[in-house]
Amino acid sequence: MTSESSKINSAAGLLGFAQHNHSTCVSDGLATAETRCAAEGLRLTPVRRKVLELLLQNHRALGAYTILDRLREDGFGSQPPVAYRALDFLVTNGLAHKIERLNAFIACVHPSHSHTPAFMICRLCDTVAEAQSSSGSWALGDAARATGFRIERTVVEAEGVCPACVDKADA
Amino acid sequence: MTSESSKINSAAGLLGFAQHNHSTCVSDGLATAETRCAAEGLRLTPVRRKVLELLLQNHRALGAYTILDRLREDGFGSQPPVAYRALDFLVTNGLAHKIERLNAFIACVHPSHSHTPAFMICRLCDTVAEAQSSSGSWALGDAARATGFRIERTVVEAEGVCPACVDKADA
DNA sequence: TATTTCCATGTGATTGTATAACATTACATA
DNA sequence: TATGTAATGTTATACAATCACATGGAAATA
Repeated sequence: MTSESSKINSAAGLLGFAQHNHSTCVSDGLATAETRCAAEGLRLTPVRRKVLELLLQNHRALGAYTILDRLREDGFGSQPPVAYRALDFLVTNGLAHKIERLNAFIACVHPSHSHTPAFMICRLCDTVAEAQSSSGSWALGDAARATGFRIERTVVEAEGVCPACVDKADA
Repeated sequence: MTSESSKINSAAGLLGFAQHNHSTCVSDGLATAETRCAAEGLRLTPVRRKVLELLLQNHRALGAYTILDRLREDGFGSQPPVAYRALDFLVTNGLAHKIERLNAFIACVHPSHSHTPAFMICRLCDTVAEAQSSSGSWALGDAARATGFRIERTVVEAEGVCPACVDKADA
């Protein structure tokens, strides 16, 4: 757990199910967030920063109460609203996403540009990968246009088995 | 509320946001369910039938505890598992769907053939419309194929404003 | 500088959603 | 009748989310 190579996917998660040096995920993510918040006059306060850091440490979704436990360990407030308010800030400003299927949250992998996120959730290892999805490209867009429904937000989540787990799944 | 015409969308819901005679929704839905269950050897017991009936009465999603309240009024068991087990049966057998965004449930509008459902949720009137969606047609399918992710189930839900509510929304 | 204002944080309490664990009943059938 | 199985019922609890209200600090204004 201390070797240099262990940093490769040390979180046991695959970013988009692809190999990557996980050690840079947290630092890069925090740096990007700080830049963006500074540029847009948003306040990345200690709690908010800490929650984002927790999310960045995993490529899986964390429940609010898991986050709450970690906050308590670090001396932050430990009542539900503390976590939910920080999460709300992060989600509102595109730094994190909520995975509706899991009632849990995950850090955004490309917070720089606005996008309509889509996710793949492995039911075996709980890894969540965010896919770049051209918005309005799926069938719902057509149905919405046909009926006059005005889409404001979409939830697209696929549940299944990631490439690293297919062997387990077929066993 | 007693005139014949009131039966048109009397539930204040729009099926696919289109006018329809709502009075047949419940009876038709129950009849279809009974046929299917008989054909496939499934048991549409009183509780399950009652829950399906409750769902069919609205073109909106009902939370488990709303359902529980109605079950109590009708003399059924009123503890959470009673509702959750009935809902699980209906969802498993394609007679109902869970709307993840709302943590609530809705009757399926075409339970005859298996399908990958997609939904449009009006945030103003809470109506939920089920769209027929050709599975695998959206961008996630490509991403999944590219990475080797095996999709087993998908959640596609759009939140926005239905055609009947656009006036309210722009006010 | 003093003060006001706004926003963020903190806490306690409460509501809503979902499941675990276990006992009981209903029914088919051997 | 005995037995196996599916469904139902009950209690308790875990997990998710929000309400209401008090406190504190940073920025804006006087």
